[in-house]
Amino acid sequence: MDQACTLIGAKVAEWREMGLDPARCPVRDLLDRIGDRWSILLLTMLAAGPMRFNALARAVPDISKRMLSQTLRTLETDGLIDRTVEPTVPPRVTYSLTPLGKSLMPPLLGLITWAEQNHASVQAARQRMAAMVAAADAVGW
Amino acid sequence: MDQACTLIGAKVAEWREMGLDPARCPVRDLLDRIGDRWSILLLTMLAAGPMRFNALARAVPDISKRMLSQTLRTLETDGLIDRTVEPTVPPRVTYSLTPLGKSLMPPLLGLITWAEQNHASVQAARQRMAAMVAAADAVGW
DNA sequence: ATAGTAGGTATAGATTAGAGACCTAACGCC
DNA sequence: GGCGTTAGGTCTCTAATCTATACCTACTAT
Repeated sequence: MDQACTLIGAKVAEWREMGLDPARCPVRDLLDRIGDRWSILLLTMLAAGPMRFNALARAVPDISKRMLSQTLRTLETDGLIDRTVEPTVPPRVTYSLTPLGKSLMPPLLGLITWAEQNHASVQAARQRMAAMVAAADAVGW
Repeated sequence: MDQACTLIGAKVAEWREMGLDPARCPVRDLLDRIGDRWSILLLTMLAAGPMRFNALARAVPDISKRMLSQTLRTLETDGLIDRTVEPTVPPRVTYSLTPLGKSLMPPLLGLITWAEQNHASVQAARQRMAAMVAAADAVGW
């Protein structure tokens, strides 16, 4: 854990030394794409196997069709998923992970595991903070 | 990699079996917080050690003060970073990772490493897609 | 006296997300 | 024939969110 901190620190220092424009670094680029409400969620849904449009919509009930379609298109553009259309009537459109998309799964699994293990701690921190704010308000700060 | 897919698939199936409200699952909760343009970036900056407000602003030149302040507050609320004010005049405010925040670094390192290794592939995919769209446009699709 | 540093907040404008209606084409029901 | 459903989306309008910019207090250095 401390080792990870050191390694990340070293990477950041290295980017800075290289004079790498922070707005253009690979990590920023990745995060700007998959760092939204839906991308990672859809990728995890596809991890188990290919799914069709409406199956994804049912699996993630609170995504609008608009965002689903848009997010899938971005993931396709970035080469993380495949979109295959069967020319039946009506057409069936199936989405699946590409090898590149699959290669994202191990790091993603790490993040998911962390989230499961530490969710309670985050909740507790939020409640502590809410309590402090309430107390401060009560005193009229 | 395929193993990670299977594990993620199993987790998703498990959540579904538990009748877990998808909007309330721990992973969603995490992603809604740190899945924005700045949170992960600021956490990586703090990995190497504590930093003050303006040092962070200089390290991430394209963040506005407003978003910097807001994002730091959210991270503090979630217990990922500490905010310590030294009561000098003017006050010095230092931000640092909490143990919880540090525990996020190993999975984050995995993601960063993936981004570095696969950035070229993503770029290539984008260019392929752009070329296809251009070709389709040319034919008048 | 003027400018700069530190750590922000306030406000207005631009961007983006979400809700819901709508579309084509086929199929089943009565 | 008319109605509803499925599939895979698009279109439009509104609501939320981000960005840029100006501003603030209180000190320090020139």
